[in-house]
Amino acid sequence: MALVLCRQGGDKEMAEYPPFAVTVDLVVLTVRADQLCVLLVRRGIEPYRGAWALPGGFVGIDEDLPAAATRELAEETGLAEPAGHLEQLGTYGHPRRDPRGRVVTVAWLALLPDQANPVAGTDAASADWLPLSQLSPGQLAFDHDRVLADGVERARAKLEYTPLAAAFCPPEFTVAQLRGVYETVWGTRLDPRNFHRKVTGTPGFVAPVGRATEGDRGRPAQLFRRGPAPLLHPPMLRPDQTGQTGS
Amino acid sequence: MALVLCRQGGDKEMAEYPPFAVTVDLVVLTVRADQLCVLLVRRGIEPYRGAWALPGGFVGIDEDLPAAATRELAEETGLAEPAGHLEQLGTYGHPRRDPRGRVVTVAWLALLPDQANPVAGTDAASADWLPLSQLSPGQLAFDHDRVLADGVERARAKLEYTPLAAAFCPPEFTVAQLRGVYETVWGTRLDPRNFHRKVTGTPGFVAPVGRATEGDRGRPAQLFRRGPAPLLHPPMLRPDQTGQTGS
DNA sequence: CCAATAGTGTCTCTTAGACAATATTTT
DNA sequence: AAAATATTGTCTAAGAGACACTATTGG
Repeated sequence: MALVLCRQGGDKEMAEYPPFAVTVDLVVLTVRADQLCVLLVRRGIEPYRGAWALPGGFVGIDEDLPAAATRELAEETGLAEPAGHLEQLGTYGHPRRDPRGRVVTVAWLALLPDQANPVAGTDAASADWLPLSQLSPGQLAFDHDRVLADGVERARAKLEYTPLAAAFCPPEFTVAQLRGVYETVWGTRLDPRNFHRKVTGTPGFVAPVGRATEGDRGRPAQLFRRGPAPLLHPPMLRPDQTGQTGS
Repeated sequence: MALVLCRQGGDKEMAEYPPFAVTVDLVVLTVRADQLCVLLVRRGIEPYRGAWALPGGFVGIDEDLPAAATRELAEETGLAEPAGHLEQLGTYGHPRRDPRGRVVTVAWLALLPDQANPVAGTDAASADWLPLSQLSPGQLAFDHDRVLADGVERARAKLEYTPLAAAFCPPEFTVAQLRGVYETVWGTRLDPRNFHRKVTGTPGFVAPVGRATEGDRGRPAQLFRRGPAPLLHPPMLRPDQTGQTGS
């Protein structure tokens, strides 16, 4: 496939375009055992041999970006996206982010329910869910510390103004489970009573299934599915957020 | 520069990586004459010869992504970023988005004050500010319609929860100017009294300069600079947003 | 004085947050 | 009944929106 000579206006760019490698990397988050966890793989080759890294791989020359992300997600977790949520996070392309050459990576953020499928990848490298609390800066390969931090921050922010917390839950869930997601991801406590009112009172946040749980302690809880609203109005407020509340 | 053979775990990727071209494209927005305008260049070559396109160009093989975006912005507008705001918007890489080959573009969103510098680029192609209201879908080259739409939506959303509207204003501005930005970008009317109270009452949104305008009609207005807050708490609310307000 | 714009005060309504009270289950 | 969890109700305070009113300029 012959490629590009000149793109935009002038002729400065008549020379052949510089060749890049393009990869996708995934920040796959889940909530298990009251911990926010990320899916990491242990690298089997240099560079960063033996270090943890985000799962990812090359984009095929005829492959769309979302398709590459979905494929990698399926390869690493054994499941297709539909259960959770997948969105583009950002692109990282520092000239020396990969010592082997010029690699630009498009990072994606995936939020998944804890489906007990820790690994199942086709890749030889071992993979596992790591609690974020156990990771220290500088521990990940390449610039993956930064990518992960950006992904976590994005996830935290999105819980505020989207119904995406439900992406961490199974298809049917209780208000308490949803609250647990918020509490874990935000690292805060939320009042169960006010949370319940807020969730059930925000149009399109959740939709009642009509059934209830059974066999737990206490009164059975109603089951809900994710609602149709793409955005929450008004948003869920993170306690204490940036502090200021107006003078 | 020899490049990558195998990246992550397996050996499926031992073959040489697929070669991509990487570009940056810019969605440069400004507010002039009560219109939200975007900087576009007219293409002088095929494909899409004669069509409007977002300014952009190739990333140098040793060039960082933000540096490439900043460079293109300077080339197209003749000014460095400091005045306004520049952030990564997203990456677009459909295999056939460019008929000449596999080109992945990292799009950036720039918000600039109306600095009367319509063009000044070194490129031969003509460039100009086009009001968004004059653009119809399908009018831009490549997938730039989509990129532009994403950029505009991002800008609209960011005015809600960041002090970024000030990026559209000169270094010192009045509350009325800031309100005009909101009204233009959102296409709504805002109550001047409540807006004033909201802006001056939100910590870190704007910082008073201490001087006032002179020589206009009516009472002189206090001048402000952009405040230090990265986020607005509470956010500016867009009237009528998604409709729902809670039952 | 009038027109015009800037800025403040007041009132009402909605919503967040604290927390009492009630409902429904298991043990 | 006691413990545990779910769900509803009540109260208070902060903020949004409507809008009267005051302040400061140019004609």
